[in-house]
Amino acid sequence: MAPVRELTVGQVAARSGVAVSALHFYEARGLIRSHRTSGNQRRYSRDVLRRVAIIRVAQEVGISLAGIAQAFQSLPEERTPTRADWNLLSTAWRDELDHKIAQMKKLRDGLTDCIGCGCMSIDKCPLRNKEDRLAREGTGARRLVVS
Amino acid sequence: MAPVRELTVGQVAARSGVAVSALHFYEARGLIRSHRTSGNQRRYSRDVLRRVAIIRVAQEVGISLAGIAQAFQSLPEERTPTRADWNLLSTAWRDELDHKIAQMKKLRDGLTDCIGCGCMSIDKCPLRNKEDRLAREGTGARRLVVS
DNA sequence: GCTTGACCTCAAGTTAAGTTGAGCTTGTAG
DNA sequence: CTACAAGCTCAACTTAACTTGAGGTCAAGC
Repeated sequence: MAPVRELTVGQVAARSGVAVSALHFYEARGLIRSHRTSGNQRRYSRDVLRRVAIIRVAQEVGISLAGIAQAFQSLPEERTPTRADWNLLSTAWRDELDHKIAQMKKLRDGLTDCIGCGCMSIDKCPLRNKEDRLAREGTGARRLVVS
Repeated sequence: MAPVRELTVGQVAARSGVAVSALHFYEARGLIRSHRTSGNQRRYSRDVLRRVAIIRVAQEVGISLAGIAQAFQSLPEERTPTRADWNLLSTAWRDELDHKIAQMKKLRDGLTDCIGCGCMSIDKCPLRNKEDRLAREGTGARRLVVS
């Protein structure tokens, strides 16, 4: 069979739509993997495109790179993931998404009733209290991402 | 009638559950307003509690402080907002929320079909292309918030 | 064989949303 | 009237997710 050509960073960047610097960054974060040519340049196997696509999609739904990295741990090292591997991942995220959607709906439905009314007294407001509060941890910015 | 007591930062912090430093920060960002005592201490009118509550709720659904500030522009300066004022705001956000929920659903439904299948070739993948791409602008971190 | 565009590394900058700390002032309870 | 908790300001630090820039190397075309 025709050998599947390996890709350079530039090519991956062009095809995936993310900047070269971002690809470097993802690699540093362990989200993608490359090997080097004799001249120390990165070469990617084709499945990096899928990985990158998934990274962007996941980010769009509010999953942090750390979360994505964690999910990716379930993928096999040094073996191109099979469809089954990816399916496992997507199923896990589907649940996360379902949860988020449900949460948003609750908030949306609560908004009109609650902001508009006189009940915003914090302690008693159903909107403030019916949702499980975020567990806050660490320092610095806490809610950069809806997660 | 009994004069409605003004609140100190500490009281607002305690009642709203946000840190004093955050209140300072919100004020610097123009999200809340206070006047000062002769001794230069902040005093808040009661409706700051509602404002803060709304700030937190809005953040939880992924609206940035900048976005909240913008929405708050529609509220009257130097007049305690009426229920109608707040309603206007909540209606605007309801739409935003509806949009987000719809987007999430699309993504969720696309995920299983798309990640699991072999179509992740970026250019052709329906998931990658059917959504309106984010308009990227400025420098620095671009997708800290799902917006 | 050399020029030019693509790469490489590493450090530093950026934005958002706050927090932390130092140094100093207020206000209230005893 | 004097502690001492609560305020105040301002600068610096934090995290996430990248980008920008400087200074140097690779490789493909003419």
